[in-house]
Amino acid sequence: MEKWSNKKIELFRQQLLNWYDTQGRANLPWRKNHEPYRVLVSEIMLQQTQVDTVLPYFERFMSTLPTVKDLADADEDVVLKLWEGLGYYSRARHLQKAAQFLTYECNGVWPTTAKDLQQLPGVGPYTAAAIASISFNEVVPAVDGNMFRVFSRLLKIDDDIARPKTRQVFYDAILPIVDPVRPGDFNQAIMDLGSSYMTAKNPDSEHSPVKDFNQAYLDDVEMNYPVKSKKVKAIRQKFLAYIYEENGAILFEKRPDSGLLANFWTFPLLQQHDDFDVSDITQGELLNIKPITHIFTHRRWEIWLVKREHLPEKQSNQRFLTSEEWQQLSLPTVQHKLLKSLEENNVYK
DNA sequence: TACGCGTGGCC
DNA sequence: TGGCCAAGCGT
Repeated sequence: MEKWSNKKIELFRQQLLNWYDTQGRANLPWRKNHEPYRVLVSEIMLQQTQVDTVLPYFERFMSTLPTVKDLADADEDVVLKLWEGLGYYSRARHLQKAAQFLTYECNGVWPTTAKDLQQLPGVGPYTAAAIASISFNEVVPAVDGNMFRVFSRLLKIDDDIARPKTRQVFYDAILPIVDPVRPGDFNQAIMDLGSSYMTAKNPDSEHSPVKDFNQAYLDDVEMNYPVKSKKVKAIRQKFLAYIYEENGAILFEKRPDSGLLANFWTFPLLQQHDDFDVSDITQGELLNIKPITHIFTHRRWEIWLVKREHLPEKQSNQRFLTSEEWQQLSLPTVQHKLLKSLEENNVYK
């Protein structure tokens, strides 16, 4: 691992912030001002999610719920509808709980340090440091994927970023480098750097504004960084989705209140054995020969739609919903895929 | 600590 | 195509 002199640290801050001031993405909507509510909402949305995906969601969310109190007092259904399609839905539920905590436990007075901000539901070490530095000028590094990538290369840090312990190694190495006057801009500049020149794939370090500080690049070993151990691959699972119709309505089932897609409505999904084949279907009418596939981080679902006639007994977590009714709900993307496939089969109009 | 948790884009 | 990546957090 490289260790920088005070002189080198000064030069780096200068070079980085000068680039950020002239070439950074100043037009991002959450950078218009530093109100902590805007920063909170944007940071939660941006967790594991790309900027281009977030943009329309952020604008819609802020115009519908412009203040912390609006969010605190909103129906959860409204919040989830604003989040529909964005994924990781517990973020939305936690965000609203955070707004309620700020409004009713803190009387609207924000905690101003990263340490205290971590009390908010859904706000971990990264998000707390981002808000503290951007909105309250606390001198802390916001260690996220970009930070890991950028500084692992600049300083040739060999620790495995897949290990939770490594966060502290990076925090300690970066803390003395954070600009003491503009910590928020420093953190955001690193993010811009990580999503432009110092990307995960095909980095363009030759033209990077801090290429002279990039030791991995200078030593021609950039692609060895960051060091990251492998993830397990997605498990394959097969399902039948049963379609029951009654007076123009379709049977939906509410998923359990924990686990994958908690509390969301889908068609009744029956998991099959791994060696299941469509020819195994003996009851009902198969609607799609090729399964609908949907990939989560750890799961790969293959789903066949089967139209059934007689519902044995409606369970308490099942309801017949008309199109007017289910269109009001926030539905996960996999369910939208099933509805689209069903529509294409002209079974439901 | 390791895993569960969504979705879309890229090659 | 499948595998990996993208401004992480909670348990």
